[in-house]
Amino acid sequence: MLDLLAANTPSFIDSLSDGVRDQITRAGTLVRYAEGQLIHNRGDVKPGVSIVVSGSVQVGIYGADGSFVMTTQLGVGQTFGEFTLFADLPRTHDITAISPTEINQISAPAFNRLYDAEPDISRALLTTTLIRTHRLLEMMDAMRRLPMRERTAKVLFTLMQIAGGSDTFECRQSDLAFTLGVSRMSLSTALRGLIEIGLVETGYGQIRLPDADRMRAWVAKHCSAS
Amino acid sequence: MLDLLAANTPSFIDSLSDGVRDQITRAGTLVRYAEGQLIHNRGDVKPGVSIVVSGSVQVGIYGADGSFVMTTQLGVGQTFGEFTLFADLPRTHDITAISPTEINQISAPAFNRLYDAEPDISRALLTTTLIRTHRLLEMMDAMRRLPMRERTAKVLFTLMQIAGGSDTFECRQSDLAFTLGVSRMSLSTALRGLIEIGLVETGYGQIRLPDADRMRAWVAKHCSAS
DNA sequence: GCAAGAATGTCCAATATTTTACAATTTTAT
DNA sequence: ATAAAATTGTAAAATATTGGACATTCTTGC
Repeated sequence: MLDLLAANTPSFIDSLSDGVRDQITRAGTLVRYAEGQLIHNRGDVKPGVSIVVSGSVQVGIYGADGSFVMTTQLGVGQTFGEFTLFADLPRTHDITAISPTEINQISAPAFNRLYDAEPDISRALLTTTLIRTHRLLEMMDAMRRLPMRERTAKVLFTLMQIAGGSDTFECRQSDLAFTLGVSRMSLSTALRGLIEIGLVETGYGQIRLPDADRMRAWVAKHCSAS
Repeated sequence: MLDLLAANTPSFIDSLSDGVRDQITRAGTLVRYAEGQLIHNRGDVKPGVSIVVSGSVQVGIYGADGSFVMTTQLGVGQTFGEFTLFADLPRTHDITAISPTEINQISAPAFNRLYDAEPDISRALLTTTLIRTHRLLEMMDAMRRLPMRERTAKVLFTLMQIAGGSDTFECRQSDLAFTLGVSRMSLSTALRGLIEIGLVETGYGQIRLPDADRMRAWVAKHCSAS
């Protein structure tokens, strides 16, 4: 677990050799999305894998009242939609572009063809999926074990890593509060605590972690298990 | 998400053809564990994949004080240890046998050999891993969105599915409370509510879901998203 | 079969979190 | 540039959850 804190989630694309990466790129269709545009609807059944080529996307669920509950954000090189292929499930989340974003959409047949031909793909996919699972387990652990401020720090840090690098996180505090499973006021209090010790900066609709290294060290120290 | 409620997690072993299953069986060593015996220690680095052949195991973390925090239970055909292989991580959980249990321990080299030869293995592994990820996301969602009683029902039901079929869940209420992220008293209250409507029965060190179908229906009705 | 240990069930005070309400700030639209 | 809308910040009362204490039930070892 400590090792996980050391690095961002390696992206699916990064784990591939140049040749395979090119094949994957050619196998799909590049689609552009404007800021805020819907990419996939929860419930869609058309199977296929999507890869973020530029920009970033927000994964979550729209409530009946239009409110958006964010689960995570994904950055360049990250994939989504795998389980429409392998687990034969409808899409369970709504996905929207956070900024102008390019997505490589690969159809199920095209992906399967490549998958069978290039064993590296399955390894890369398993690696990213398993690491994601692992991060999820850690987030759950944080949600039950840690006090608010520590929980907030850990989840923020983990989300940043999954998203893949950038130190700025575009979201409303009310969304993040929901992601953490607390009220906006509790989050506000927790953030104030983290701002006081200089780990976090907040702005209108965004949260920044100005010093990733210090954040990592703090999380490792205050949020480790047992 | 609704579809997921319909079936247990298909086990890794079940997803394989007879031939591949035999190969896997022969590739490993069958090891027997007595009830309560430790199978893997958190922090172990020796990579390899383990498959439950008979019995069942408990996955969790031992605290410094000896307390055990359960994350999940795994039944026959389920695997663990995958990410020692694919994500190159140390084991992050302690694993103990709940009952007398047989485990097929497959070393990293042996598993890799098979993995490269039989593409079915990677598909089966991705399927179970992705479904597990998915269940985790749902559990997290339940933990933040639902009131105690509903949350308890949903997580109990999900855990049962992951474990793979049996209607009896061997664990102390204090452990389950921790899994749910609440105190034992809150869990006790929630369980009382579920017992009153006949969805749950409790005993000394065990929890039963006597009517899986009714439970499924109740969870689908009261715990669905948006 | 009995006693010791372990787990469950329930009460009440202490604590943490949420709810409600409103002010301050930032963005967006006109 | 200004008004309207959206987001953030803060404080109070209301609510839910926890922690401790103890009786009760069940299991295990002798």
